[in-house]
Amino acid sequence: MGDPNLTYDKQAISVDCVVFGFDGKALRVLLTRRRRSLPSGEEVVDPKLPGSLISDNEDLLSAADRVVRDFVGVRSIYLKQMEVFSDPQRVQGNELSWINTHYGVELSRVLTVVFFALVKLDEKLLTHTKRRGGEWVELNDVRRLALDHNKILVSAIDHLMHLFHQEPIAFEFLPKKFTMRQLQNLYETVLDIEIDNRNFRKKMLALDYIVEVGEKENSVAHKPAQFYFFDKKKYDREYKKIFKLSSVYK
Amino acid sequence: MGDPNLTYDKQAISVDCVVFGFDGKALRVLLTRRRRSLPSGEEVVDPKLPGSLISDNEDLLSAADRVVRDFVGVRSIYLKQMEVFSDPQRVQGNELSWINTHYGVELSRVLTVVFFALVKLDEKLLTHTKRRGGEWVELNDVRRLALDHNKILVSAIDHLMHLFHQEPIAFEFLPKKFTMRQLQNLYETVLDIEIDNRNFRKKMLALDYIVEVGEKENSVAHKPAQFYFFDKKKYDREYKKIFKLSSVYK
DNA sequence: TTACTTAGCGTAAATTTAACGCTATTGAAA
DNA sequence: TTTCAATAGCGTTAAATTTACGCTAAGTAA
Repeated sequence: MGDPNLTYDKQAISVDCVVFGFDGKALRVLLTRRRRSLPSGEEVVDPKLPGSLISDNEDLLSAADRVVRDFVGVRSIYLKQMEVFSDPQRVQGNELSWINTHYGVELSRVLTVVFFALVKLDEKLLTHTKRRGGEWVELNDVRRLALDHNKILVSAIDHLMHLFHQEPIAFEFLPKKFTMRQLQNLYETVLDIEIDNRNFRKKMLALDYIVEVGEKENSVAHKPAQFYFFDKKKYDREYKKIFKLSSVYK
Repeated sequence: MGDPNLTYDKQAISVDCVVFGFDGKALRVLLTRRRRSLPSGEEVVDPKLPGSLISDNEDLLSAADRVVRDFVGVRSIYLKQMEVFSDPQRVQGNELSWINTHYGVELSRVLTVVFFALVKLDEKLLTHTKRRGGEWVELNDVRRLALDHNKILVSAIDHLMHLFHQEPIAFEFLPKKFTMRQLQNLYETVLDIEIDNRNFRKKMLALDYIVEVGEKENSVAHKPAQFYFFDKKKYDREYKKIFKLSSVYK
């Protein structure tokens, strides 16, 4: 072999993280900003997904964790690899100059491994994000992002919708104690559908890994609801292994 | 920023391909062999998954396609990214020396993007594979592989089983015309379960994208079966978009 | 001719889903 | 104080789907 097209000295790998959160009404994604000067001398600020080149001795998950933790303060519970974007032309021209300036290297190409993270938004986390220059933007309000980050975001949203049908990830978004209403609102928002309240409740309560806490809401302008929590251990024991054989395959 | 741990001059990216086929009885995976000399002078031949470092101007899918096509002769219909293996120590010592010798480069680290492919095994393909030094090994017969390829294979098998529940990928394994028995055998093999013949048939025939060809088997030692084919266009039109909202989420 | 194997049609009970009625409890508005 | 708006929460029923089987048909091989 010994392919003449291989030089390997200018490729680098980055991680970019799509971090989703739910504010009770809408899905939000974590964005940061990139400041750069155009050749014209003009300064532009492009919103982008948080990311970083990886260090020589770092695996991808650690790198992604480093990036996310920088903005949210805590280790995110749900953080997984999604997809690699590898178009040789995905970063070039001004984009590439920015990276070379910013990191002090001379690259001709950057592949990025996209990570997918879910976090529970709370006051502490929001404060931390703000301090670090991050922003939680409603999905509907996301405009043009740097590089190919719009494409990445679209892919991540699709991924999120699919995952919602396959794993109990909804609970990653909600506080430890949540009401059926909160859970339902989340499903309706993420999947963009309306759900019958009575059937939803019946279905969810039939799952023995959703457990009643024994506390109620208070000071709400309607009948106060029970709080529930997600018993992950129970779920892992009973469901993960079997991995739900659908009818035919029985 | 300007992280001092970033040098970027010794990382390379490879693709490794897990290519599955079905021979009517068992699942097989495509393996190749790597010849190398140990420091002792001894020659060893390790079976491994087919793979390659990527060229400077090549995206990952093209690289994977190049690798697979080299062994099977045809462009594989089903070829998708699976997962990146990025442990900084995953390739080191002798393993790394082999790569550096083989490709004529000086690397300290190799990340690999695993691709997942499904092919229809036929005589022509089998001949091609043999000529190129590849082997179709039954999953049960796979022993120690080079590098972290056993780990990669396990992950791919898991991926395959999950995909079987989510997409109609069974048809990627079978000839264009297949019988219900062939389809059922495939399901039973991949998912490692027994299926009631009558219910399986009922379920499959209810899917309007499985269409009767109008031909029958012959020279079989039992009642000859109808051939069917998978109407991918029909499937795409009717099912892919909706992406099957399961009950609760209606 | 018989045995063996798989194809292929059918029935019925059990389970799950989908559609919807109704009452209860809270804070806020009138 | 009464009414209203909003959500909680219990229930019924028909339809659809799944599961477990019984049984006959059509081939080859012994």
